[in-house]
Formats: sequence, structure tokens, C-alpha cells
Amino acid sequence: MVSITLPDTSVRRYEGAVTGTDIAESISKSLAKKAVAMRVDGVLTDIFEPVAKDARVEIVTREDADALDIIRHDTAHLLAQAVQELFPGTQVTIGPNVEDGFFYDFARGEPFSTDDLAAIEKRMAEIVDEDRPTRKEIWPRARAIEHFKAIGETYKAEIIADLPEAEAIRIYWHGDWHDLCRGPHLPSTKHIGKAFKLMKVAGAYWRGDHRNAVLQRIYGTAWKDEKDLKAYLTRLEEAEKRDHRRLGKELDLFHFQPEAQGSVFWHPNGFRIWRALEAYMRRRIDAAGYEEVKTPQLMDARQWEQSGHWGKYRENMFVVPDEIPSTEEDGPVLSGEADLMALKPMNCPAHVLIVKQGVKSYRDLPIRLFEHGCCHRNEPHGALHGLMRVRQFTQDDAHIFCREDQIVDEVRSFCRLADRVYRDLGFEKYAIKLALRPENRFGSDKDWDIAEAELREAVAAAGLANDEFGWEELPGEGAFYAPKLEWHLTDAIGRTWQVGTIQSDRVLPTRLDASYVAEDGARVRPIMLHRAIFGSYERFIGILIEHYAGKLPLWLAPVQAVVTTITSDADDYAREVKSRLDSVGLRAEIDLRNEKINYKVREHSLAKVPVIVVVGAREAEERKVSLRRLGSEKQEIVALDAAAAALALEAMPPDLKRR
RNA sequence: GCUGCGGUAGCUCAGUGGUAGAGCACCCCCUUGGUAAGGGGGAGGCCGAGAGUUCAAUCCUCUCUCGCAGCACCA
Repeated sequence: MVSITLPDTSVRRYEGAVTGTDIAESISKSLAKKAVAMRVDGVLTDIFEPVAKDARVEIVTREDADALDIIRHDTAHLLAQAVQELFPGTQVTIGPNVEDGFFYDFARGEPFSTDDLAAIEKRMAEIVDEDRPTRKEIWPRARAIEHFKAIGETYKAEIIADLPEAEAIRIYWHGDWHDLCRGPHLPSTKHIGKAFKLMKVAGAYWRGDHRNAVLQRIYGTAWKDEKDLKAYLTRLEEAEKRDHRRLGKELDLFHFQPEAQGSVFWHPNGFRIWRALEAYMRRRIDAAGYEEVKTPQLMDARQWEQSGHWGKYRENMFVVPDEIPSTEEDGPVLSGEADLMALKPMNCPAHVLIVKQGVKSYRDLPIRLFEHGCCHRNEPHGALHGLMRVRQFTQDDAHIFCREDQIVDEVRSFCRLADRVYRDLGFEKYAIKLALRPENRFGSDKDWDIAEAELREAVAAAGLANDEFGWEELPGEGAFYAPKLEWHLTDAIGRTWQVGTIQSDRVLPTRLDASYVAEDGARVRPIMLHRAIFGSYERFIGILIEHYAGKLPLWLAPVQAVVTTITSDADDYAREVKSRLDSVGLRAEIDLRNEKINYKVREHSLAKVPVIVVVGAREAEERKVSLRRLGSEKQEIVALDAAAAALALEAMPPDLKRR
């Protein structure tokens, strides 16, 4: 006898071992139909697996959150089946789930084309209709390796050989096709349904290592029903509409061109956003006790050698010979050996050099040096991506040089500052993570122990090391000289962006020989906290554009208001209104073109101008304005003086408004 | 950097082995219209660069370059 306890605590008894399907059927026909898997004593298992001893069993249906993962993984198997049937000789490798879908990597000489994808999708649907049953077998490791080698699946054989000894080798069959898999799987291919779609093909390295062979990766998405699939595809379209590269063009914010690939040409509109942010950040930094500095773009290569960057990042630095070129007909030619200089890829060493000027006392600490530091990194071509990854960027960078006993306080107040800034900019939700020591690093293990512990302690002290803030530790993700606290913002459509950071560093002060005089007269190394809130202006503006889908809040909008006329009779009054708005500090423009008001309203709405100020003969007569807000069809008739005052107040940056 | 796909007017995109087209934008004219496109006309292109195949290349082939997607990288 086997006793099965159901979630409602009722107990059912069976003659012997029962499968989840049996249990579901004994409860109700409709449940059996919807059942895709089960949880046995909390462990997710195949529904067709027999339960031989007393257990708690929960039937998992398509509606269950876990079911989606199973559906997706089954779809990955389905994809592999279809591919191997259509393209014999193609080897399977791995096919895990990813966010919103799955991929499967195949080893095949020829890449898949877009046409192939359509054919594969069609075959997948046919296999679903064939309703191939699933079954599971456990094989001895040696036999499994032997078998996969024999059928030419060398990658699979390699995967099995690398599995931990203790792990059972599970082979899943879907009809005649089989694959190594941890499972669980749906009872048959019919259960997968047809709410799936193949999205794209791409190359990917075997085991993620660029020295290995390139595999053909096919990405797909799968959902529990058509409705969810459609909603997902709509979401993708929405995300594309807010792509900052597209909006940058549409709103005339910036452009890129081959003559300076990876570097931004900021147009007047785009740079207005930058200036508003920069002014805001300066006020925040001033109030938080930082001193702003400016350091050289070029420094001698020896300086970068000493800091450790030369050895590690030379490839990604722009190196410049320190010699006057002799010009020939073909253009500038450099001759002979020259001392090398490099464009700074970061500001840290320069800030240490400032601190090293003169003798610093423990009384001087903490020293907080801030710089809007313009840095260059020669990023790989394939890494460049709009404003998000560029070769020239400006950081809101600062280094806090402090004593051991000041670290926790400094990190805590940084947490507060970052929180303030992110909220001011409209990000209500963010996560904080701690990136721990990487494999390749400088400094002693003891120092790393201390540095990691301090950051952990500071975040805990700030009350942020919890689930609300997505607290998590990421082994191996730290910088080569320090562990990092990372701030990950969640944007309006749920994507996350790593922006802010603070790092506790003992390596650079040592390598660059910084010190201060302690109370007892001894020379002591300061701790160096590297920190940024935006990360880079370029990337942060890109994130803002996408977060707001181009509809920036009034204080950041490049053009805050456009004054426009119904007929040319109101031109003089419109000019007066415009200069009135100018005088209260608004970024206003005027549009006196001989076009219908409908046309002008449409155009400025598309340009995402927050406020359209319409004036006609009536307004001119009464010294009023008609205000129309972006996204609203309502009009508000207000006296000019009142409108100017109200808009000026509304357009104040958040830090000034609250005072 | 790797794999794949692209580059045609300022923008979005059609198109063809016999040196090009649309819509929007731009310029001019008419229109003075109360809140998301009024009408007419005009100008605008070395079809990314170089080489090859061909009587002939924007179109086919190769190389380069830039862009896009993914991978790898990201101090």
C-alpha cells in the first residue's frame, strides 16, 4: 500500500506504486488533462514517474510557475529533434532555459539561415502533433559515454564524462529521439503546445570559451499558451520602440559615425540632458563633502605600469607615442622609438597622485576627490552598443581616501547618496550585490577577507542587505584590485542595469605608495574607495531614455516647452511669452511657422516636448496661454504670469525643489 | 575579437546585370487654419570603399570598412 498525501491534506491509498498520471486521474479527468509534472515531497518530478512509497504529492499544471520552465526545456528538446531530423549529422550540445525562453547549441559545419528556422519551426509543430511519448532511462556512465561516442555525439559524451560521479545519467526519450537530460519533462510532445517561436541564430563558443569551436546557437521562446506568446512578442516590440539609439535619432539627441566609432557626437538636445544631469550631480556631490578635480587625459606609460593596468589592460588602452611626428607627403609619419603615453582608461591613479602631493595627516581624512573624468577604452568592435558601451565616456567618478575605521561610515553614506540620486531620477527599485574576489587578482587573501567583510558590514549597517534590495553575493565578479558593491536599477519595463559601484581597495594605494601620517607619527596606507553613481554619463543617459521611453521628466527634457501660434496675428504675443519663459529659466522654443495648429501640435508631441504653449488672438487679448501636456488632449487656459511661475517651479530639479 | 546578417536620398524603406524609385523631411508658392499630418511645385543619390567576372555591375564573386544580433570581453 502506498499513501499519497495531497496538498489539501487529504490522503489517498493505492495498491502499489502509482504514477502522477494515475494520481491525477483518480482525482479528476480535467486535472489529469492539465497535469504536466508533479512535486514529490517538494521535488519536481516527471508525472509518469512511479511513486513507490508514502509521500506528499502535488500535481503541477500548466498554470504553475514551474511548468513554464518544463515547457521551455521540452521545446528545446523539440528543437533539437527537428534539427537532427532535418539536418542529419548535426551534433547536439547543450540547450538550457534562459529568461523568456531557451536556446540550443548545435555543432554543424554550416550555419542555419532564416529560412532554415522557418522549416525547423514547421517540423517542430509536426512533432507536437505526432504526440511522441516521453520515457526516462538511467544508464551506467561508461555505457552512456560509449553510446554517444558511437553515434557521433562527441560533445554529449564529453558532457557526460564531466558530470559529477554521484550524478545519475538520465536519458530521456521522446519517441525514437533521445538526449541526456536532468529533466523533468512533459509526458509527451503534444503537451508542449504550439506557443513557441524560434527567434534568432547566432554563433556561440563551446563552453563559453573563445578558444573553442564556434557552435550554432538557435534561440527560441515558449509559453503556456498563444496569449502569453503574443504578449511577449508585443513586449519585444515595445522595448524596440524605446531603444535609445532609435530615440536618439528621432529626438535629435546624438549620433555616431565611422570617423569616431564608439564615441558620441552629442547634439544640442542631447547635451542639454547631460548638462542638467551634470549640474544636478555637482550639487549633490558638493553637499556630500566631495572636492571636484580635473586630471590629465594623457599619462606616461610607466604610470600605468605601476598601477597594474598596463599589464592587464594594455590591449584596451589607446597608446600614444610621445614624439613629434615628421610630416611627409602621405601624411604624418612617426619614426624611431618614442616614450609611450596612454589616454587614461580610468581616473584612479591620477587621484592618488593628487593625494600624494604634500604630506597628509590622519586629520585630513577622509579626502573625497570627485571628477567628471573623461576616459577612453579601446573596446572590442563587437562590444560597442549605442550609448551603452562606448570608447570615450565620462564617469561621475570619485575616490575616497580614508582610515580603516572610516570605511563603514563612508560606504553607508554613499549608500544614502546613491539611493537619493536614483529616486530623484525616477528609479524606485534597485538591487545591491557584492562582487567577490576574482581568480586573477592583486593583494593578499587576508586583505581580500577584510575588504569583503567591510563592504558586507556596511551594507548590513545601512539596512540594505536583504531581499527587498535583492542582496546577493557574486563570487569571482570583483575587480582585480577590490571587491565591488554594485547597484542594479530596474527600469520601467523590468530590465535591470548595473550602474553604481563602490569598491574598497588596498592594492592601488600600496602599488602607488600613498600614505598618511597617523596619530602616533607612523606612515600608514589609506584605504581607497572607488565609487560612481551614474557609472558613465553616456550609458546613464541611454538608460534614462529607455526608462522614460524618451518622455523625460520636465527638469531633464531638452526642450521643456514650445510656444506656438494659431495664426500669425499672435506672433508678437508668442515672442513675449517665449521670452517670459526664458526669463524664469525654462528651456523654451518658439514655433511661428505658417502651419495649422494641428500639424504643429502633432510635430511637437512626436518630439516629446512636455508642454505645448498655444497662443492665439484670444490668449493675446487676455494675456493668457493655453497649456497642453504631452500625452494628454486636455487644454488648460492660464494667465501668463501664473503659467510661467508654475512651470518654473515644476521644472526645478528634484534636489532644489525639496528645499 | 569570433559567428551570422546587412549598408540604396537627411530619415524609413522598395527595386533591377543595361548607371534608380516611394513616403516623410528640406526649398518655393498658395493657404491665417483653435490643439496629432491643408494643397501644389521643386531640388536632392559615385546604390559603403577597393578589386575581380562581364560587352555592360548598385545587382554576381572576393577583400576591406561600418552597422545589427548573439558570443567572448567590460579596470
